[in-house]
Amino acid sequence: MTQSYKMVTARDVAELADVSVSTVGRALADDPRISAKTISRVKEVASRLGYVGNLPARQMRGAKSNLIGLMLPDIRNYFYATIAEALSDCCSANGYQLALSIANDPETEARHVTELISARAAGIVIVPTAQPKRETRDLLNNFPHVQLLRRVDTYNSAWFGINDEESLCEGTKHLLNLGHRRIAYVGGSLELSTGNARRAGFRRAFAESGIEPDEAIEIFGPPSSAQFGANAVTELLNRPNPPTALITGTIRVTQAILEILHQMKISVPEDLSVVGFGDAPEFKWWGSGLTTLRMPIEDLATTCGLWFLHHIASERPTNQQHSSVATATLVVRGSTAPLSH
Amino acid sequence: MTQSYKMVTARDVAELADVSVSTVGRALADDPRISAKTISRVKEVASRLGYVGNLPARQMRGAKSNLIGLMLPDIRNYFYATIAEALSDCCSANGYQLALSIANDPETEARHVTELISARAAGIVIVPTAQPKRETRDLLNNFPHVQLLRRVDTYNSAWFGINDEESLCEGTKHLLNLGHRRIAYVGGSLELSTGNARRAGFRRAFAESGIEPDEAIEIFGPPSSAQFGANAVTELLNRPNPPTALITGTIRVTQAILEILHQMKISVPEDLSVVGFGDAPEFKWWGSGLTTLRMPIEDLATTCGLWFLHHIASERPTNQQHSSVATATLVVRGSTAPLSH
DNA sequence: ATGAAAGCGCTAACAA
DNA sequence: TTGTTAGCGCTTTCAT
Repeated sequence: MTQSYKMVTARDVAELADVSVSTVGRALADDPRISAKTISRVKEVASRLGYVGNLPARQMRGAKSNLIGLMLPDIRNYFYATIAEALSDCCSANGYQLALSIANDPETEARHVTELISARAAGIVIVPTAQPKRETRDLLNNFPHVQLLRRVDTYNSAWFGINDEESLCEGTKHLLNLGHRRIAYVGGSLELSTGNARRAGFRRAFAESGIEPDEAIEIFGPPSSAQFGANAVTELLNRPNPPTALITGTIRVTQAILEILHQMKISVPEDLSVVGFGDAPEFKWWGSGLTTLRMPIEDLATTCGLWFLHHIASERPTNQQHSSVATATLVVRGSTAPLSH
Repeated sequence: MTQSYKMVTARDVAELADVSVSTVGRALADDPRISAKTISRVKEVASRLGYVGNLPARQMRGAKSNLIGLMLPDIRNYFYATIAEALSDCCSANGYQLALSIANDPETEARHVTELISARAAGIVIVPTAQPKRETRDLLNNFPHVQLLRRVDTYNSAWFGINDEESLCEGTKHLLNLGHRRIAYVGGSLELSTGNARRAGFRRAFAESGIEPDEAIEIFGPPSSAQFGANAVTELLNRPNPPTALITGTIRVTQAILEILHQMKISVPEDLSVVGFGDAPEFKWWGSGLTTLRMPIEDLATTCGLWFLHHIASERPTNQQHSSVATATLVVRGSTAPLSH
């Protein structure tokens, strides 16, 4: 059985209601010039036929799209899932629709950006990849968009993020204050604005505490790879002189680390103090609770969404210098303890 | 500064390249009738101007949309995040683009379905709400779509899900075999196909084991509410005669329960054996490990996506009786133990 | 090898 | 109060 899904057009409605196409359009828009009974007749026919207006056609007539592109590196990451939900709610409340693109590399990113622009989306909310293609930059710079979390400074757009440097600095100081010196930082690639800032925070903590970072260890890797985190920790703990404390720089690494430490049966905080980046709900009950840097990620996404949608709706340009920074909170739980000599 | 984002049209390219609009179209499509040098000149101008074809206009000429709607009740749920990612990959690999809609109630669902149809999406993958509106049903039944996980039988579409009844039955039998009799089942609403089937499985386990379910306890609630799960458990454990074992019927309830049991400092499995529905990564290291019903959710989503995209691309109707059922596996960890008298 | 013109479904300006 | 017409940006005849 080959049923084809033929869409009902305004013309179909017009013929059945015995009026012109424009009357159909006006009736469905409740145009006051159309008589009440014509309106009701047209509406009746339309609903009987299951007529749904053709948005592409409307867009050609200048109607604005209701599509907001959201480009994320990873949706299983709790961070990004939270963002997706917050933005979805935001869009939904304002009559927009979220188009989700998952892109982890610059090529996929470029393809998706092109597609969204081709679809004439209303705008794009993007967590950029580390080294976007020039093509992507040129396209985005001429299209309404806003950057979330990561920031690429060749984009002329607004940015909503967290105070990465300050956060890592605070987390590291917590460990320093507990007496730790051989502290390992396992974070995301330095090619990312976030990776860079977080590393800077790690270093600043030593500097501001007046402590030589000669025992500090820094390891970087792809931010969305669980494997990288696992490998890094294994390697660290197998060193002749393993670190006494560990702080992570991405959520994915945090999750990987929790799993591997559990597998390796490492005693936390006895053998190793751990500060985790981000705050997925399960961190509360990992071992005796994971000390974390909690980010107000939902607020951030909502703020970003509201700002962006408002600017789009009022046709304000989004290529401003606007930037908004949320601050992380250190949540101390059982995974960090004073260094025992 | 009010910069507007004016889109470049084929006409702009045509004028600058000093050819007609149709030549531009043909050149960009590598039409063999156009001379090599014209092609390269047009392409050069197009890329210099940042021309991106207008999809809405193309759609009016019969081009098929590349938009696949995905309707989920909740994206922070690991289950659904996994589905979103799997489908996104699937779409991406086949030139489609995912439009994510989060709808938890029939009204929002109806709105989003209408919007997707209005945008003339290529098709819709839906996890339906419990009681969809008649309007939604009429629209969907005349539009390419497929149901995932939950099944509404007034939709004439294919369905990809898991063997809910069998899964719960297996999990419950595990508890029965360990000697438990006062077993509580906390699951999703009976209005959902899944909630119904899972409850049936719970009951069947008693029947097939020849055990009277006179001590069995059943509690139902909204599947996406963490609060419901927490309340249910609190109430259960405060009873004069609390259950000795607990099995959950939704992921969200499982997560809520893990948190509340941890908070209440309940000894698992000494005071309570627990079987969790679903298998988020963190379940491995909850206490001494959570015994779970593991679902091959990623496979399921991928299978569904491939089937659906293939049918859409080949313009085959998707309103078939096709259904595909994946099976859950019981993963025994530390949270279940023999009943101690 | 290229251009002119029609038409996709819709809305809005102009007629009646 | 309603109909007629033009045109949005594109592809595709049909013409040259």
